[in-house]
Amino acid sequence: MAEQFKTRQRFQERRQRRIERRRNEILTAAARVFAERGYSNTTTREIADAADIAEGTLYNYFAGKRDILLAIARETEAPMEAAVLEAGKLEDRTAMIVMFEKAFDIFETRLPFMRTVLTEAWMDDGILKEFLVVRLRRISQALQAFIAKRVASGAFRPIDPTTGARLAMGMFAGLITPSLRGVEPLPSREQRRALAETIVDILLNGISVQVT
Amino acid sequence: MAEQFKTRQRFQERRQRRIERRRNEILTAAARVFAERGYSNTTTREIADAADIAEGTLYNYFAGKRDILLAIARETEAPMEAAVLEAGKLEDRTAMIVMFEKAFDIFETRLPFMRTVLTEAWMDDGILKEFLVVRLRRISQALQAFIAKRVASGAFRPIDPTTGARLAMGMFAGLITPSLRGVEPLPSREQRRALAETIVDILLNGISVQVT
Amino acid sequence: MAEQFKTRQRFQERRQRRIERRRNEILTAAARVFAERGYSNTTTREIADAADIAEGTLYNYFAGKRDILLAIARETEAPMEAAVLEAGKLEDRTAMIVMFEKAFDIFETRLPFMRTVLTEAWMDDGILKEFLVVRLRRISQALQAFIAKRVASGAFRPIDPTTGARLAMGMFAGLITPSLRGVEPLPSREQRRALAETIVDILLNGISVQVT
Amino acid sequence: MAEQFKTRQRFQERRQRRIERRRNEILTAAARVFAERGYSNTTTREIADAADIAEGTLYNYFAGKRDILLAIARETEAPMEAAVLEAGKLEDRTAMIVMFEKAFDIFETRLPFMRTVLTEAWMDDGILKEFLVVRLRRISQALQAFIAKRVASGAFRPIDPTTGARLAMGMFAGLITPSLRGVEPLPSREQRRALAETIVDILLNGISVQVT
DNA sequence: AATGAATGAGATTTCATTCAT
DNA sequence: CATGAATGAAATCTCATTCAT
Repeated sequence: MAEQFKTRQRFQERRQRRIERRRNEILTAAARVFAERGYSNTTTREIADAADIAEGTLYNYFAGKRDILLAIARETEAPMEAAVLEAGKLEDRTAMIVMFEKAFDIFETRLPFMRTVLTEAWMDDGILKEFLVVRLRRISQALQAFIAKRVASGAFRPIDPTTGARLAMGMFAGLITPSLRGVEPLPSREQRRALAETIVDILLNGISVQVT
Repeated sequence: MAEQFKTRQRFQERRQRRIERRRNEILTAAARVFAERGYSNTTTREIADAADIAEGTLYNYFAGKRDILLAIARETEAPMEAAVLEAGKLEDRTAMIVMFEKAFDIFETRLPFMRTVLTEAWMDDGILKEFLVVRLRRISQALQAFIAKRVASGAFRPIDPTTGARLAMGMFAGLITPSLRGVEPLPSREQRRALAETIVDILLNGISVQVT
Repeated sequence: MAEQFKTRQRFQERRQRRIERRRNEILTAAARVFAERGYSNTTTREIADAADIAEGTLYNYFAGKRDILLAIARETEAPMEAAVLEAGKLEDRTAMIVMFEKAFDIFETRLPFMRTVLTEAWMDDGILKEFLVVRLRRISQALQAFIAKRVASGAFRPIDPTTGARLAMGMFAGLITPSLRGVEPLPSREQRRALAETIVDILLNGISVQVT
Repeated sequence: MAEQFKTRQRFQERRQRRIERRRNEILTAAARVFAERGYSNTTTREIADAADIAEGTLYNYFAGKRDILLAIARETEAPMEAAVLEAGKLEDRTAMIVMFEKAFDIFETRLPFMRTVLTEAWMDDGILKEFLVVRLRRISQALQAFIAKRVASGAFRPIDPTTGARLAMGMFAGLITPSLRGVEPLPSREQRRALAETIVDILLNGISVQVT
């Protein structure tokens, strides 16, 4: 009896894992086509083809097309949380570099997911608010706090912290966009490190040679 | 005879103007809904309603839905050319500020048009290439030349000009995006001037207080 | 007063003639495009363009698109009546030849009109019944009477008159169809005469050399 | 394993047959409505209703409305080839009769298909050239060769072979048209045989009693 | 679970007709 | 009378979703 139960349990677990695996296959395939053609322009047929399953099978794993989009968005939550956490304790210049590096890393591992979410957030208020605003705001606040503190201590010139945070995030956007849009390959790990350093370096010291 | 001809001519001109006016009304209405809901998610019915005309009437002015999108994109060409021209002769810091200010101004006058084009360029390679790439490249090249020249003369630290240009354009993106996305009102003329100055100031000198 | 009346009358007549002329211009243009593309596939815009007038003007002369088709059909009534009359008194071989020649002539003068009517009669029961059946039946009956009489007198072999009439009309169709379909120019006057003679000759005597 | 494979294979085959059957059902229904109202005047809604399926289902089997027309036209190719083959070896009078009989038979089995193709060929150059001209020309050439040979041998009077072929085909047209147009039922098998004989008899010997 | 044919609501587009100028 | 822009009904086609197998 106990044996039988264990067997059944193991069977259930394996089933769960199989379901989970299949779900992820679908999400990966869907993210790829969404990233290429956009959510609205992608048909469930295309998703099914990309995932190499029948259209009807999609509905065994997701409630509908939009649910797939939301699942993709949800997949970006965990990695983005990493950068947010990093941003939470922005103690020094190094921490800032690490945060940007983490941010670059997210795109390395989840490019189609990120592209899909960022693209849709551009038009879909639901996606924007639920999956982006919260995290971006937390990053922004961390940056603002970092700036405000140093402005107060006299280490930074008296810049508006909000503007400063936006400039920092914009610099990151300026570097990631070509890869995100697919017109350029992603930077390598070393390049990402260097880019993160450049962002922080320029943000703090500017391009000009400082006259001493 | 001459009178009659003149009358007819004036009649034709007025008609031309009326047609032109109506076309622009439709474009403005369409840009508004496209900006809000995206091109794909907008129906011709919605465009017609927004323009307060019948659906069929759209086709008296445009060949189809996509033609409306292209016309909107074309409307952004002239203003963007202004910024490009400004960028062409980036002689000094002031010229750079003026360029960014011009760039801000474009969004002031044509926000829904710009938002529509930028959003669609995000997924539509045709729009991207025909209406954005050329101009962005010219701006980027002007920035790169500006940077490269000063790096050579020793005025700038040895930064990669491409990266530098992207950082500059990213900073602009960081400041305009909230307005573009519609989560924040557009900055006033004075604010735009100040933001342009901030971009250039931070880009050149950074946030840190320079220790002399 | 009388003068004025006369003037007014003349004016009215001229107006009537002008209207009549314009109507015919429209019909000719419409028949041309109908013949080429078919009634259903022709737009009122195309008719108007072909007639070099505005779309709206059509409705000053005709009640609607279908009314133009009916007017075209009506235009074929008079010429077809000629052949019917000829057929009515089929006394001898010569009369038969003359009838077929007249039939060929109709197409010479009114090719697009005939093509339009015959094409539409092929699918439109209204056109078929109102403009074709009556006349074809009268021709058929004349042919049948011609045949029946001679069968009775022993001059013709005992053929079914209905079948005979159909064969005769079919022979005519076989010769006119290539021109009607537009894959071949119309035969000249002399050729038409010769073709009419051939029809009657073969119908009566066949192709074979008669062994005496 | 082998069993399972066989089962799957049989399942696939049955599915293929079901799809084929459904396709044919749709074609038959479409040919019926096309024959009655013409291709242009028939809506996809009417086709779907006639086939007792939803409009959207049409597009699971055909690429579009015109594709249905082309499929109908294609269905007439095989049977028409029969008559063409018969015509290829027109050795004697009997062979000619058989050819016309075969031609009549085609309409017996595929009346709406034939009517649709012939009607559309009347206006659609694509249909005309792709599905009619080739075959009609081959029949015509066989008839011409038949005539030319006998004219040379002195068995036939010196008639123009082209005209002769047209007369023969016209005679056939004269007899089939009433059935094709739907104003008369199709002739029975015996009647078709008799009609074919009549065509050849009259074509060769004419109606007149030959004076010996 | 997997399949994919069936569905029908909805999207884009056409076009005969009207009507203000 | 002539014009042609405006109209909206109707046509073709797409596609997310359902469901029988």
